[in-house]
Amino acid sequence: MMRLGYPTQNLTIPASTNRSCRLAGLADADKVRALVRENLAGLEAILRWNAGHGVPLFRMGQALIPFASHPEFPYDWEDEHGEDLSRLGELARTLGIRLSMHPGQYIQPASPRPGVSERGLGEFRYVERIFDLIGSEDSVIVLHMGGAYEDRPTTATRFVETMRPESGVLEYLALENDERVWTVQEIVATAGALGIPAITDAFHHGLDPGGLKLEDALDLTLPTWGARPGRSERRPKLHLSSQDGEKQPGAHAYLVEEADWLALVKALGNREADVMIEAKGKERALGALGVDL
DNA sequence: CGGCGTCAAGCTATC
DNA sequence: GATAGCTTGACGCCG
Repeated sequence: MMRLGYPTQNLTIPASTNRSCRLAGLADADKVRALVRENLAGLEAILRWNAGHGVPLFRMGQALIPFASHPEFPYDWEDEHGEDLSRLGELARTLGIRLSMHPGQYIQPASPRPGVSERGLGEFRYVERIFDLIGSEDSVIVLHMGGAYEDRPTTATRFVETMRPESGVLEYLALENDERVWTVQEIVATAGALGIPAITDAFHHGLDPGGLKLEDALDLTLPTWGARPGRSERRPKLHLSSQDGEKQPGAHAYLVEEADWLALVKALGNREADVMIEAKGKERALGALGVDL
């Protein structure tokens, strides 16, 4: 059985968890506080909307607390917003909604440049603190492995060595294949070395399958969500989206093509999965897939 | 006041 | 050897 969700904002309400500002805007701490409160209010509105419409997954915007890991962030955000985050986590659990976050393409923990790698770790610790405050064991930090630096084995090893000491982050972290650098097979190997799960992005996989059919890719990634010492089994996560025909390969369409949806349904069979629908149309794409909103 | 270019960060692909 | 594009909203500047 599949459960579906969508990222960052709801176009129907409307509400967003991803309102941001420019770096220069951090100087006005009151404005930043107000911005974060808007994002948290957006999260609450979306949690309630989701519960009312049978949508059990949501990905929060990475700018939930904009520039949280930047040295110029103007106040102690955990002190200021921690209680709200804990309350929203409790609400999400009460409503049965699973939350995730997805650090962007500038986060490069395997970079050979120490500053780049260290800034990436700072961003992970921000997300880890968010999820610790939210307090749900099934929260997920979704991450691409980043650049390959013209030496794939060395880079994969460096990725593992950089992340292995980050035990708090690894509690939530899952690796996802991308559309041109790291295939499903490669992220499963690296995730395995770290003892963390792997996510098949069906759309990316179609662009860089590395010789695997979608069903083979699911056979590799779904079992990585099994139980491990001290932790219960988690529902596997997947990503699904379609190509925007007007744009570059890899650009997400407004809705999901029926053929892409049916291909995933077929490859998944009767297995369980939580599927994040990455469409520009956000929750509207779920409606188009037949979810009764 | 509406529209458009720029803004923290890093990589890959393409010319 | 340079640069667009990945994602998205905010804001400054221009008319």
